[in-house]
Amino acid sequence: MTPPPPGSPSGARTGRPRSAAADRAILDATRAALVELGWSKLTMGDVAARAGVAKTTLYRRWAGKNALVVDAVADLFDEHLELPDRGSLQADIEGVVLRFAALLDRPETKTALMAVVAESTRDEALRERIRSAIVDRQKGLVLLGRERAQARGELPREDEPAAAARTADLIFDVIAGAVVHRTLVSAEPVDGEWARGFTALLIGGLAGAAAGLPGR
Amino acid sequence: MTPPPPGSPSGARTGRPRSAAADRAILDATRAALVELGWSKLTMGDVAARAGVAKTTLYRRWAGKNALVVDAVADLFDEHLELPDRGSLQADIEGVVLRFAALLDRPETKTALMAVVAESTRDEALRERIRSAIVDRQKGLVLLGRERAQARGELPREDEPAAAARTADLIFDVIAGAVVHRTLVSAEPVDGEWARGFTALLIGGLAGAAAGLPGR
DNA sequence: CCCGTTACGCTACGACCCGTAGCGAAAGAG
DNA sequence: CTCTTTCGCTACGGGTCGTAGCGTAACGGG
Repeated sequence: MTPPPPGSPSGARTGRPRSAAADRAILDATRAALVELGWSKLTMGDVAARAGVAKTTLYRRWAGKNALVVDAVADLFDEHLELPDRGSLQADIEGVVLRFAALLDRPETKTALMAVVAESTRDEALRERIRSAIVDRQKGLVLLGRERAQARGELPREDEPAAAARTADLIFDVIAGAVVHRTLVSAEPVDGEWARGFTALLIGGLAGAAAGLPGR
Repeated sequence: MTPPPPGSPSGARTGRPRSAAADRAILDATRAALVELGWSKLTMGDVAARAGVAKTTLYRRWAGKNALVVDAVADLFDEHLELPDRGSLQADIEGVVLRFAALLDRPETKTALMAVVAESTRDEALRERIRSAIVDRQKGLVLLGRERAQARGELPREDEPAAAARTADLIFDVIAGAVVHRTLVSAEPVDGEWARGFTALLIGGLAGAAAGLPGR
């Protein structure tokens, strides 16, 4: 009945702490189950059994399949999404395209990403979770790439922040959308050749928009 | 036991024919259920009840929820996906972007499209069904738009068919992917302003790729 | 060192959905 | 009229969901 004393940032300091090992085991088990069964046939009971954990433990930490899977694939994005500086805008874009494509090529992400996005159309909390755990991290790569390109002089510095933000959002939707669509809908591989062609198209568009008609 | 006489193109000519009215009622009920419940909470029993049809009738015609929903949303693509000639490549692209976006903005398609795509990563037959019922029709618009632009002289005629096909696939993935990502992942509206900005980027890229470096 | 608090594993449960089988009746084709 | 197929209905076993209840285990503070 005694809530944590005022001043403690997040509640519940007393009692048995949650097992961090269980967290890892559960997320690992979730990824393994995604690979073997796919999204639709993955069940909470099965994940619990794989993780060597009681089903109730799952529900104490995640609201359901959606939230659990989001966290499980978000881990992969943490590990595999970096952007080494390759020295040119062209090379940086190709790099991020290929990295994102490699991530999407994994069976776990392939089956899970679109499924949770589909669910998020009816679940505001889930959408926010996806945004903070996955989407924002990808978008950060776009912002970083632009920053580098501007430092190199490959892209002009936009002074109006609202327009700059709109442009960055546009670029992000184009890059991520094209890779996702190519991989999941067209079901064709994103290889070096495709990445070169796509990057050429995108850079040409950026150059044209910058040089050509600024406002309309 | 007597199969249809040889020469009849598709089997089963005798006996009580399937009710076309039931087909329409079922697909209508499926769309209504998608709007109200969303993909995950939609059940076959519920659809059957809404359509005034026995559950067994559903299973006689569709293998399951996936196939049923694909057909239900494919109808919408049939009705609402046309491409009037607006006189310029710019206007044609904006038109197809806005039409596709309007389709994606419907709650039925929003919740269903990504879900079936996610399922299709584990179901080859379903992927083929989506391709023929939805994707190929969209891709046709891209091919039509390019044809018109070439007739107007806005785009060069490519003589190597393989390269032309690759380019068309790339354009298609970029357009459809960007619109889907903007709508479903970023959850931001595709309005006239966004369509203009996106189209400017794409046309700039096409011009740059055509004028600038052809191979690499 | 014990005590309060919380997490954990286990079992059991009602509710729901799945996909199919079996039946008699209905509706066209020949 | 007869044959064939579809239809509506009922019923079923099998599976998943999400929760409740219990006794036990692990940690932090007094």
